Amino acid sequence: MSFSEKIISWYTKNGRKLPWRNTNDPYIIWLSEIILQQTRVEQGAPYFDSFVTKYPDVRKFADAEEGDILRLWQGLGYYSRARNMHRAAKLVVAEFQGNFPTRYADVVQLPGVGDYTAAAISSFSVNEKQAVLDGNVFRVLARYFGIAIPINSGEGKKVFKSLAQELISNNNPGVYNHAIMDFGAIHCKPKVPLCETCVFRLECVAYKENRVSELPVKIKGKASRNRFFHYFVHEKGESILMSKRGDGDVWSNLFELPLIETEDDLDLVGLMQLDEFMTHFEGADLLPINGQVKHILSHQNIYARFYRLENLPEVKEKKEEWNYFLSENLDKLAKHKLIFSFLNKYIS
DNA sequence: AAGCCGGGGCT
DNA sequence: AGCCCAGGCTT
Repeated sequence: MSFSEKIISWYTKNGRKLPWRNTNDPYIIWLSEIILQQTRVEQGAPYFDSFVTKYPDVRKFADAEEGDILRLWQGLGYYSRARNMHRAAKLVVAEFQGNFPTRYADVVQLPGVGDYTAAAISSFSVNEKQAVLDGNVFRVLARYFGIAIPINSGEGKKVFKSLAQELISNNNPGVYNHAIMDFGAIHCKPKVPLCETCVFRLECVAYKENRVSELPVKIKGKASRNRFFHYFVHEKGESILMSKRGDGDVWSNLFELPLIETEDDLDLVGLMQLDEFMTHFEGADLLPINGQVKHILSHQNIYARFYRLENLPEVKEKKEEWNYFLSENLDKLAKHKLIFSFLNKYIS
């Protein structure tokens, strides 16, 4: 049996039943694939359901308000995915008359669709022979063939891509792609792979040479940096002061509370002595809401403190990005304005 | 080629 | 504490 036949055979018995596998509709497949980028199946599945229900076809998606799409996306992370989806949907309506494209060459041109997603959409919808290359495939191939080239290097991407394209099944490219990803996700797992019950035990180079834990090889990225955020709750009558984040940073263009960021951690006294604090909040009493909260992103550690501003009739020198929003509390505000889930988690 | 962009679960 | 997840875009 060939590699592809064997992996498909494994998949037939052990594969997962997932909602987005019951369709050939490229729009539905696109929806699922974007949601699942760098996102676990269990985390993305509820979002997939909401999006399919609210936007059953690409025209509905294209006609939606970007704010509504982002609100439904809240908590998933990598928010540019949602914005790119909106742009892509509009492009499909404008250039493909609302018929979602299926050819690799067409879908790969849509914003937010790269090599992996284009291969997935074209193979799953019309069985175009395009091998997917995701974290699972890298891992399975690196171990099976004992390849130690870093998977996140330029050479690694080329080597693994051509290898994947050689291995893909001629008859069932779509099923094969599902199969190898499921095999990586369920069986050939990153940390504790199930080698003892693996159908490739006798062929897998990494297993035979006892290098399973060393593969795949990955070049390490930069260490996370630490940031210190000081958030302020300022209420004026029935309104609360909110701030819209700018570009070029995390959570770009999403709403949050007014914020002072500092290089180092500061206590209440130190904070009140800052020029930036004095400029806007001079004379206010500062009430800590909770202790320091640590919020970990993949590339930075955010240490946040939350304060309530009391006895401050109005902020001074209000910044451009600051605006008052009518709200009895932040929880209600989240329903009609965008607040990333980070805030919802710690303030209520 | 390297950095940046989230949130969550596992070891 | 570090790694990984159905990656893609920008510089």
